[in-house]
Amino acid sequence: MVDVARRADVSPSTVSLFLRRPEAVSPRASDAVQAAIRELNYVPNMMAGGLAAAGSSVVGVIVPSVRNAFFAETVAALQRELGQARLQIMLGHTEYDQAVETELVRTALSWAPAALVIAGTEHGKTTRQLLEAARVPVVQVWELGGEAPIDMAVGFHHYEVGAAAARHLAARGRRRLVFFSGRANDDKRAAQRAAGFLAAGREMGLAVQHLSHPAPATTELGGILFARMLKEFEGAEGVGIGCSNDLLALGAIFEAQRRQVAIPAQYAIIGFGDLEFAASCNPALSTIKPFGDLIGSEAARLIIKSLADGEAREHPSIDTGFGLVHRQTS
Amino acid sequence: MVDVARRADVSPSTVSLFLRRPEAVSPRASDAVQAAIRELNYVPNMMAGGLAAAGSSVVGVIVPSVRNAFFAETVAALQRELGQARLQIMLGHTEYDQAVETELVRTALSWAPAALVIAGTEHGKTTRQLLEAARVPVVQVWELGGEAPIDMAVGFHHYEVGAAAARHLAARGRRRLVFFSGRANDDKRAAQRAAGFLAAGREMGLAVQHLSHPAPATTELGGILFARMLKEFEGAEGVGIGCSNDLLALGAIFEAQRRQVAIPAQYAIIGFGDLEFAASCNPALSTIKPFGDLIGSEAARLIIKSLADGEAREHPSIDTGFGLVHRQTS
DNA sequence: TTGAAAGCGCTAACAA
DNA sequence: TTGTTAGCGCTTTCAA
Repeated sequence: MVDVARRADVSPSTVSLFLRRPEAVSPRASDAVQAAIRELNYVPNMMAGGLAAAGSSVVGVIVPSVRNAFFAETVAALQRELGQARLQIMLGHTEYDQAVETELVRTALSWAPAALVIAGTEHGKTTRQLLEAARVPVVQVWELGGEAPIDMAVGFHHYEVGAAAARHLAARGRRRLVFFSGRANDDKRAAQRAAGFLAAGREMGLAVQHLSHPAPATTELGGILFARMLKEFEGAEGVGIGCSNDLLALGAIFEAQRRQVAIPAQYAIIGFGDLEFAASCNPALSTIKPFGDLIGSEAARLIIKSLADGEAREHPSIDTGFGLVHRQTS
Repeated sequence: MVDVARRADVSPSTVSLFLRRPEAVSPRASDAVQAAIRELNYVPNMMAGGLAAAGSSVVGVIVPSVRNAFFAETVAALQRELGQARLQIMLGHTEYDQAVETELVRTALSWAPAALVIAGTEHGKTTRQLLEAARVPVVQVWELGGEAPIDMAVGFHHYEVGAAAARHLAARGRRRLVFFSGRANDDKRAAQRAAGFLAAGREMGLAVQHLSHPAPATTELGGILFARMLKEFEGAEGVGIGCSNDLLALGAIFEAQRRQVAIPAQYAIIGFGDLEFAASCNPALSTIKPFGDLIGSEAARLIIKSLADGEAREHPSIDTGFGLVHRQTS
């Protein structure tokens, strides 16, 4: 910056001012600085800037996994929207491990982030303490309900998603319900969906059952669970299957094809996610659509607003809801 | 850090030393510092650290999109391996836009990163200049060949992937070949695969054709391209279809089912990616498997080694190759 | 509208 | 093994 200042024949503080509020600098100085920056190919040092300004332009984003299409979509939206405000994303994956999560929060905090985005509302005790003590906007995403939000939240009720799936299947005439889920041990949001599904089914006086597995919820697992169900339900009629996500549903569809089981005649299926293939499936997959992109953009909006409002800011929780997409499998 | 030092009754530099090389500090001081850190819930300030040390512990990672399962896998592996060396990932998506890419490189550079990982070998002129001028390890991933690597590279030859697909289909008795691809305008690696496929097909004296579309390569597009092909190829026999990725292939399979076209009897299909569903499909999808996870872990290994070796480091290019997975669709 | 000066929280010689 | 000291490259008063 000193080099730029010298070349532009102004003081370093004028260069600094130009970088942050160009409109406060005279056109003459502005042109000179701009030219010098270009000629020297100057790249500001964010470390120095962040240190001096006591706060950086990074937003820490902590999700279970980017390999999960849900979070990938939110991360993409966050980057797109935060980028407009010149905020940069620092990403961490917990791989559904609470100890890793705590470590990631600590790391993120050590970058004096402008804000923090973290998936879920249930965290380890230390994580919660760290987040509560952090003097920056914290947005918990992808889940509402459960523990009270630390600061702000953007998401929806997974329990309600499960209940809506069960009610849909009942409305389609299914009297016997099963729920498929993977990652039985660590995906708390999936557990919420299962709980909602089972409770709603029972409330309607239907026979309900839960088939789960510790492995991640993949297409392969969907096939395995479907096969397991066929064995247990031999000859059953009017069965409705709720899947914790669309991959499981896809696997179930394929397994049904292989075994010449009619979908939806014999078994109706509803998934969760509305992943891209859901509409192109054969038969097209009925599913519940979360708005992952909206979650990301709303979170970004809250962050940008909080940063602008400062101390006086509010602490909203936004319910982005979900949509039931009725297609052919139900 | 001064507070911690005071509480532990040592000097700030002892605290600093403890943080970076705990083994160099006496057990007495070590215990005192550790206790003070815990009691004060001290979180080091990376900005200050990075500024003083003239370099940070961030690795900038720039990919076209995390919504793309290929890159998500590599990003996950990078984070896993770099995390071991206490390096943190700073992520950016270009969305296949060269101007965005340049901006992201500039931003990454302004964080004085320990290293940079960027997808592809073909970049805009400015991007290339910035990367060449950067005095940090740069790893170009997911592509080999084309322009000479800037520093290090880990990937494979997409042209060869296409050629292998064409040869496989020919070996399965197909005399007429078609290649499906999406993002016709901006995905250069997809273009390479198409070129390899077409060239190999021609070399073998087969009829070859390219069906492409500017939209992203999705399941939906796969169905659309398959339908388009059926029209053009009415009554054709012994056709082999290469797909630029498994999503297109999945869409083609579904469309074939809907139209009662036999796969592989009438049309053989081979995809690219070996995405999770490929093995569970019906019929199971033949595909070419890149090693996205390996690319990530090798890139991480190169970075860690470069950082350790300093000036004397080497500049390897690693070919992670690909595997042909023969299943039922061919 | 511009510039001088102090200092953000740490690291890295170097000396003790 | 520990402490002293001089910055790292910026931002931010404050005064001119």
